[in-house]
Amino acid sequence: MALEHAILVALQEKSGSGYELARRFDRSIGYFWAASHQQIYRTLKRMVELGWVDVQAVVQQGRPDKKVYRVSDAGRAELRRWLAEPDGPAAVRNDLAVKVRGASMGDVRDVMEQVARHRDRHAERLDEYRAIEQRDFPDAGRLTGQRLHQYLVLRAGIRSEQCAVEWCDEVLEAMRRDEEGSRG
Amino acid sequence: MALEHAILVALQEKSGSGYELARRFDRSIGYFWAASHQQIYRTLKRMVELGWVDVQAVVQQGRPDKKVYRVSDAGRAELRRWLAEPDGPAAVRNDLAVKVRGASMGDVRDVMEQVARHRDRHAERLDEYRAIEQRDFPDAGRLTGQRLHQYLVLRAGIRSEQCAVEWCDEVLEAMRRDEEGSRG
DNA sequence: CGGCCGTATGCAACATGTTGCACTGCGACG
DNA sequence: CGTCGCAGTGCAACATGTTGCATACGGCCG
Repeated sequence: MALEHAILVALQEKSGSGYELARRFDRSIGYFWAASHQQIYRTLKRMVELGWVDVQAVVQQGRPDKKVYRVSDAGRAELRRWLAEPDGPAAVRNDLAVKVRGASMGDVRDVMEQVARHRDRHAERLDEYRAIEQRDFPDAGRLTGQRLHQYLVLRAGIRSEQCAVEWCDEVLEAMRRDEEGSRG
Repeated sequence: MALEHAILVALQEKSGSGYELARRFDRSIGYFWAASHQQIYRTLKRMVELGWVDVQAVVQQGRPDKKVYRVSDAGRAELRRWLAEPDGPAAVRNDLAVKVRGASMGDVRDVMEQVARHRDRHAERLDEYRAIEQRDFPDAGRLTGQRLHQYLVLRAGIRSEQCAVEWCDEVLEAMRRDEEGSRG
């Protein structure tokens, strides 16, 4: 539905090969859009057919050859069209919440362990994002244009990780209290 | 990957037909797991084949007949197994963030409009969730077991909607400032 | 009486995402 | 000298999710 568009945005920021794009999707772009290298190669192929990107084979020495992709005029037009198009609410799918809701149908401690694990993972991510914020955007507040937009997306990552950590803490605290209450 | 498990949790709370389940997925369960009636019917069929649920045809008068599904012993075992199984980090896919990141590649105002629309949608949801919280859980803090777990999942909904609203506000404010700065 | 809404189930085709594998060549580590 | 990791591309099979349609009955509204 929108991987094409995520790729258009990424390539418009900087042209590159499928491999390089895949690595960017594991990092900066990855904190708001996940995609495997398989998906990316397949989608790039389709985008060439659609005429949204141009390819250029690049011969390299000491490394395998590569294909560099660039957004075409048609691609830029499609990107503008998509940016203006309103989209419906995003579908929510939260595995951990399903587990919490079903906790008493199995071993509650197993679920608590996983909530704790998720909490730590989110806390780690939060630290990474905060480090990026301080390193790359020390001048936040005076940002404009594309740099500002990049910063705002990072802010989404920070907020959602923080939100996740806080919820996990709330869950753990409540479940521990409940556990003690039923024991004592 | 986990729709089966979401259905097991839902059916374990209360047995019912595919249709009824679909409506529950549009409401209470819907705020942490989205599923269409198609998916549900198809998955229930598979779950019968797997032996995780039992079906019973129920003849009705004045209405079409229905099939009532109940979790079997095998289903309960599978549910316990899944609850104990650790799962990897959930894949993030945030359309709106992609649009914000690409805002300057099209008309920035178009993107702002959509951020505003999303903001309002999230704010509405937040109000709904808060209403449910006050109506159904006025005694929060003294909850235990399954009721507590239901409440905690509602809390996830409240937190994430709040988080979304706040981020949208941050984006809108920053983009408005940027707009004025480039004009004046 | 004709059309729409709600209850109730389902197929078929398509779009999207996941998993496992295949192949190349270089440089680093042991 | 083997094998591990990185750079680089890709297919095939499968799992999952979306969209459009089909069918059936009863009640309500105009």
